[in-house]
Amino acid sequence: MSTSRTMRADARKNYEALIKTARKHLSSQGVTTSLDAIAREAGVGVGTLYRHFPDRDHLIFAALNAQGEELRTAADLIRSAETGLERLERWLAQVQNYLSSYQGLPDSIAQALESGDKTPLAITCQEIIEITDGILADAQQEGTVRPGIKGQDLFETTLMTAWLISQEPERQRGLGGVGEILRHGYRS
Amino acid sequence: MSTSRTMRADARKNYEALIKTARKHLSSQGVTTSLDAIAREAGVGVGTLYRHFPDRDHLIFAALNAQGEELRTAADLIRSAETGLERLERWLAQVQNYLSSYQGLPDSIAQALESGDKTPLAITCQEIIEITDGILADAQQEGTVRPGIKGQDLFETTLMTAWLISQEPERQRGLGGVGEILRHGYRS
DNA sequence: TGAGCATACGGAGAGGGCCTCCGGTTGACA
DNA sequence: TGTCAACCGGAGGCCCTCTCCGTATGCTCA
Repeated sequence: MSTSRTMRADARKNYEALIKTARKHLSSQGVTTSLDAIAREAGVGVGTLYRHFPDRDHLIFAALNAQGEELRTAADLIRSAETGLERLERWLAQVQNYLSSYQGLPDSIAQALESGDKTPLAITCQEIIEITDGILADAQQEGTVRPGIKGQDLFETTLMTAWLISQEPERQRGLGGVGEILRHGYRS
Repeated sequence: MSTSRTMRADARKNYEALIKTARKHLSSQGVTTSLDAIAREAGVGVGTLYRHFPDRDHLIFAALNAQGEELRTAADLIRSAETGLERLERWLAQVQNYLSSYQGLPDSIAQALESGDKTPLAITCQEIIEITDGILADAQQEGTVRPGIKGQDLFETTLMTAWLISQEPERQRGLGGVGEILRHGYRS
C-alpha cells in the first residue's frame, strides 16, 4: 500500500493522518490499542481505516516502517565496528530495539510468522534473518561465534528478549542476566 | 479461594464445573478465551463466574493448579537424576512445560509479575524462582554451571522460551537452536 | 471549464466480549 | 420448618471489531 502517488489527494491525507495517530497510540498503548479510537482521533471514519489497513497487522507494519526508523538505514552504525562479533552484536541490538518498538509487538510478529508467511510483518522478519545470516557468517569466519549457530536462532533469541523487555518496560536494569547468558551462548 | 469445605454445596458444585470447563477452553483457545463462554458452557451465570474468580488471572491460576499437575509433585522425576546439572535441566524442562500449559500464559505471567506481586500467578513465580535457586546452587557447587548465574535469570530464559513455544505450537523441531544457545550459555 | 465516473468517505449496525449490579433463590442450621 | 446469610442468574451498560452501502469528492478529458 504505502502513500503512492496514484492515490487520490484526500486518500493520501487520511492515510497519513491515520499513520501519525496510530504511531502515537501504538507507542503509548501497545499493539492492542483500539483501532476505533485511532480513527476517531485521526478525524476519519472507521471504514476509512479498515479500507487502508485490512487488519491490525497491516497498520502496525505501516506505522513501524513510516519515517526513517527502519533497520536498513541503521546499518550505518554497524559498519564502524572493527570485529565481526562487534558488528553482529550491534546489529542484534538494533533488531532488538526495533522489535520492542511497541508493547506486544513480538506477539504480533510471532503470530504473523506462524500463520502463513505472506503478511508484511512475516516478510520483514525473513529479511532480518537473511541480513543476520550475512553478518553472522563473518563473525563465524573470524572465529568469535560458534559454528552451528544460525541466523534464525539469533533472531528467535532476539525476539524472545524483545518480548521480555516489552513486558517489563520498567526494569531498566537491562536484563543483565538474560543478555549475558545469551551472549555466552553463541560466542566461541 | 479453592474448594473449601466452608462453601455451600451449590457453590462448590459451580466452582468445580467452572474449573473443569475453564481448563478445557484454556487448553484449546489460550488465555484470551471468552469468560462468558466458559460460564455459559458450565451452565452457570456470568455473575457466578466473576464472584468465584474476580479476574481472568485468578481463573487461570485456579485452572492451572487444579488436579495434580503442579510442579511440586513433579519434583520426584528430578530426584532420580545423578548430577546436579541433570537435576537442574530436568527441573527447567518441567517449569517450561508448566509455563506453556496454555497459549499466552507467559504473557499473563509477565504482566502479573510487573504489576504488583500479590497476584497468585506472581506468588507462584516467586516460589519457582526460589526452588530454582536451590537446585542451581548444587549444580554450581559441582562446577557444571557457571557462577554468577541466578535463579531469576534461568526463570526468565525459561519464561521466554515458553513464550516462543506457546506462540509457535506447530514447530515440533523443539527449538533446537535456541535451547542449545541457552544451555551453552549457563553451563561451565 | 464542467460533466461524469471511479475512487474514497463515513458511520450505522450486527456481533461479541467484559464486568457490575441487584432482585430472586436456596442451602444450612437451630 | 422457618429464617437468613450465602449464593445465583442474567439483563444491561460499555467498549471493541469489522462490514456494508448510500453519499461525496477528486480527477480526467472533452
